[in-house]
Amino acid sequence: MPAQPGTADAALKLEEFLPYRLNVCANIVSTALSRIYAERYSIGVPEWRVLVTLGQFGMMTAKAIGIHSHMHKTKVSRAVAMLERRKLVVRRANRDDLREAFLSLTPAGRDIYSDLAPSALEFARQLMEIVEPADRAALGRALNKLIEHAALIASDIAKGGNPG
Amino acid sequence: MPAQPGTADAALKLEEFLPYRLNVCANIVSTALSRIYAERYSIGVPEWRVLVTLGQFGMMTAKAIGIHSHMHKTKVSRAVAMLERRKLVVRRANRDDLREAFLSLTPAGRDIYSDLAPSALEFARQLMEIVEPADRAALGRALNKLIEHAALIASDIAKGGNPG
DNA sequence: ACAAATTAGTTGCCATTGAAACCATGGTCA
DNA sequence: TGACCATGGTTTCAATGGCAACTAATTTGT
Repeated sequence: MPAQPGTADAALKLEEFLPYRLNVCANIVSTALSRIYAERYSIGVPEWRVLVTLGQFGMMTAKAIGIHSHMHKTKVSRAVAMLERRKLVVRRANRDDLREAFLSLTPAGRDIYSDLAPSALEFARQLMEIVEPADRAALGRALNKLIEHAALIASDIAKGGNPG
Repeated sequence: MPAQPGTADAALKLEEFLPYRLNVCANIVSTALSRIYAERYSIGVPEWRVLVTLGQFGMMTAKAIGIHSHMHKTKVSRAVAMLERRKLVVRRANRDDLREAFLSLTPAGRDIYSDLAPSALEFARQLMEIVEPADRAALGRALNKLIEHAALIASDIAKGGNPG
């Protein structure tokens, strides 16, 4: 009966579907956060992540930044290039391996960082206040687990499973 | 002391920063899910959402799909266009308002939907199993709250707050 | 010591996407 | 009725982002 929607199975409802809700949530939050820095410093998410990562660790390679911030190397490369043009980041050669270079914030970059970090923390604080106090720790644990294990979910599902 | 990273404030750590973790989590989950349908049907996320939405409601306008699935109208337009080319969706004129049109799945579209929906539900089930049973309800509540209220977080933060 | 494989990072290319302009229709108000 | 505004949807344009190819430097294996 193709005319009767949602009868096929245990009813797939988009608005209750976890992957979808995670996406929507992440987008809304990300958009709200970016309002804090986007126009103010004319940077986007990748640049913000590079700034924060360098602010946190002081000096590291592009590769390390990419790993720490879950960004593709081309994204890191371009973000760093733009921060370098703006004199917010400097590149220092590594004499022991000339393929890579050590990146760090300039004083100007650090100024922006110390202006931006408190705002970000304040944003995160207000964000957490939205969640019921009793649910906060659970949210953190759930995200940890999902980040760690979601990639491993059997793609066997694809192969036309559930015959029963 | 600009040489000492992470001293500025209560230490902003990217890997603990909620907006960042939501993004990472959503991406990982989304990528894993798309492995189930991407190559199999040669569709992307927007097309998947349109299919699922039409499967759920049977018949609706592009605008309604956009609202229900949190998608920009251009995204919906293009996704529908491609599903139409593939004869998975049909467009029927609304005689009472020729600006809009009613969209619904063709039999072929419904075939794909009834193949795809159980896989999606199974995926969501396995995903939830990753989360500790005691944390599952909390995760759901937290996402609801965040989706509903995160957009409203004061952008006053941007205006150079915390002077103290 | 040298060829082959590996790695850090950049660049060219193409697909995706959102904003803004646009088109066609419908509603409003005089 | 006709001028204006609003709305559903498509298209154009510019920005973004990922893949693959590339360069330069390092490591490995013989």
